[in-house]
Amino acid sequence: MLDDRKLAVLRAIVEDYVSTNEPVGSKALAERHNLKVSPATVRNDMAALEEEGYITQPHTSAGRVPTDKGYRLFVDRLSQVKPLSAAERRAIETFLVGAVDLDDVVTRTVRLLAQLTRQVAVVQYPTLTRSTVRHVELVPLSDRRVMLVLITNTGRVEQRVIELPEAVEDTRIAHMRAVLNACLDGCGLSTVPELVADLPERLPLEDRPVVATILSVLLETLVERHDEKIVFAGAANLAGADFSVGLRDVLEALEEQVVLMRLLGETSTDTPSALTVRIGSENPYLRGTSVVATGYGSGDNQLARLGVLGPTRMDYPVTMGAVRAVARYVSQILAAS
Amino acid sequence: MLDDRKLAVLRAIVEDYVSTNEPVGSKALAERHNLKVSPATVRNDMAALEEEGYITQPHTSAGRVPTDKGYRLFVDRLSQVKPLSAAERRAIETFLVGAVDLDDVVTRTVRLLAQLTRQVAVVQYPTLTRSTVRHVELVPLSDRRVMLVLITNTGRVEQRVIELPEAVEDTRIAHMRAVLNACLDGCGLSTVPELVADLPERLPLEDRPVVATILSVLLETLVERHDEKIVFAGAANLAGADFSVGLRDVLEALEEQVVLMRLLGETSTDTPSALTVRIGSENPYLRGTSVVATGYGSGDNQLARLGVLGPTRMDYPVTMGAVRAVARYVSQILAAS
DNA sequence: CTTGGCACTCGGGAACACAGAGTGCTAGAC
DNA sequence: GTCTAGCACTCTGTGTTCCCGAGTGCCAAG
Repeated sequence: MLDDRKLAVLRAIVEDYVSTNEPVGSKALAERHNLKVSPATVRNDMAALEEEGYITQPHTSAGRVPTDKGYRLFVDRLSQVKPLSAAERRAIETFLVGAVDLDDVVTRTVRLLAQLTRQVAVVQYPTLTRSTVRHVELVPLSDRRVMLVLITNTGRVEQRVIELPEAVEDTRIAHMRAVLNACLDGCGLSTVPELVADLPERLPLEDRPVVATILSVLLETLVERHDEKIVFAGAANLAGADFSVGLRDVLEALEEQVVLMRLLGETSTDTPSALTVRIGSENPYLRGTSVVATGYGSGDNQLARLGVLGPTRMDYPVTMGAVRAVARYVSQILAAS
Repeated sequence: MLDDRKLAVLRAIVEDYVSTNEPVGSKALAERHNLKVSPATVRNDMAALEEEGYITQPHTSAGRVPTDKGYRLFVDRLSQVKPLSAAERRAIETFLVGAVDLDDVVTRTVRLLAQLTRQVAVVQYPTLTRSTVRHVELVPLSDRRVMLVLITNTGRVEQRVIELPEAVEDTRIAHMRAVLNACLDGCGLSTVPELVADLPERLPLEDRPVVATILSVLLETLVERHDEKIVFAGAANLAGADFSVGLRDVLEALEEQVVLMRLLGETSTDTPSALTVRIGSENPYLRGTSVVATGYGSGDNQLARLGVLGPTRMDYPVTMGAVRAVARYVSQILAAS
């Protein structure tokens, strides 16, 4: 049904349309790519491609434009992920090296990705659920208040101020801290609830109300941050592009954590580092935009996802290359720290 | 030069133009506001106002539009800050109550302000410089790494991983922690450098290299965060509005911390809670936009600034009311926690 | 000083024509 | 059978013209 030449025509249409943003006609196409056939032949192929739903024309007697289905075929079979140039690789390294903490890593990453792709970049903070406890700290603020600080192996720090039911001396706090750390150090966050379940019973009676208060806040912290924070950058890149959906809708979606989360999608469990590409209407949450995303994190332990969001008419090979490269680099950085 | 009626005309022009977004003519103006004079009289006044530079006409034979100077006069002398409705006040309270930590307070505040004003809201994190040290924590991660956690009275937490020059036992770390806290607890952040200056000399010789490493990181932390983090929300509200400057420029400015910082401006030292209004070209960093900002923080201790950014054509009384109200509420919240 | 009248100006929309790009179709060439 | 060339057709986008109306500035009268 679709012979090699027709596929070549489709590829040429996608490439031309992406670079020019104008419907591409048979004549220009036959000229620019040396297809060695006449425009008339190209027209016949185009008619076939349109019949199959890979391209469409905005109006009668205008050039052709790829459909979502056309982009899909292009991404799946007609293109290769384009690796970054040496200069770009160097830029990534110099940009990411020197990040002082997790916040900084994420901020730098999202900006880097936005700049590299000239799209909107989205980065999810490493999730707590797969992290482990590195340390639990109780800091006395006054005799009835302590600050709980939870430090994970990803460098993430969560803190909460806790109002205690009674005045507690610093030495007792120190003891509780030791007990907590003995119990939790190095354990996965998801196992924390069961690990602390019987903790009050193993303590002197007098400590139980205080510990119970602390534990309830600790558990709450884990639950609240279960779906993780997401940041974006490069909104300015939306200014030029045009979406079938309104610019306003896109901006609103970007500020909605929940929508962003869904846009990034799930990491496939078998091949976590695979690139996910959702094109236009394939994306149920924000149609008219495409998302290129992937998981990142050290080694097999995929922590979170990052990606970019842009118009359906985007340079997929380049974008995919950038997303993949950035994901790898930031994974390295995280593993090292 | 400008009698009362001319001022009334200017006020009417600003109000009409803000609500309709169309140049306002003499006839409609004489009708809608009961000025009790004829359109011809209004025209004479308009001519005078234009002569003085308060209004201008986009083209010959179009209505008049306020200039930056006109808005300035309106804000300074012709309008009163509009207090929020009871419903809005309740909305603020329910929205801000329940914030779990400083991050949460800031995030909620910026969203609230964006929603309330239908503009872009900008909130600066409370600055460290005027804060005081509540606690310094050293958490051993391994025998050659510790995490430094700095907690301030504003609830802010800074953390850094420190590579030690030699292996150090936990008990020694604990001792250093005690020394640090004894030295710094409750002190202003700006005084930290001098307070720790002679600290190594007061310690046993063997501890000095380690302490020096820790202190250098501590000082670095203070310096790096000297100019503070800024967040924004409500970019979607830009979609409708039109600026004389391009939408792209505004979005770029929003992602540049430095530019944002300048936009928010300095808190005047004598009246820190005063509203700052910068209109159009008065704003050197992003012309064509207006900024309404104010300081916030508990009591006399102004911590940081917040405000909104929007088109010059904005409803100043309402916006100013919202900014002032939110600043007060968030100050309360911060003081209470 | 205010008002009504009046001529003038200019922007924006409607109607219209036209050039150009692109198409589909058909008949002929390889 | 597949490709090619030619041709008539169909659009969109642009430029032109025209006209309406809102709004103005000015002037003379109240």
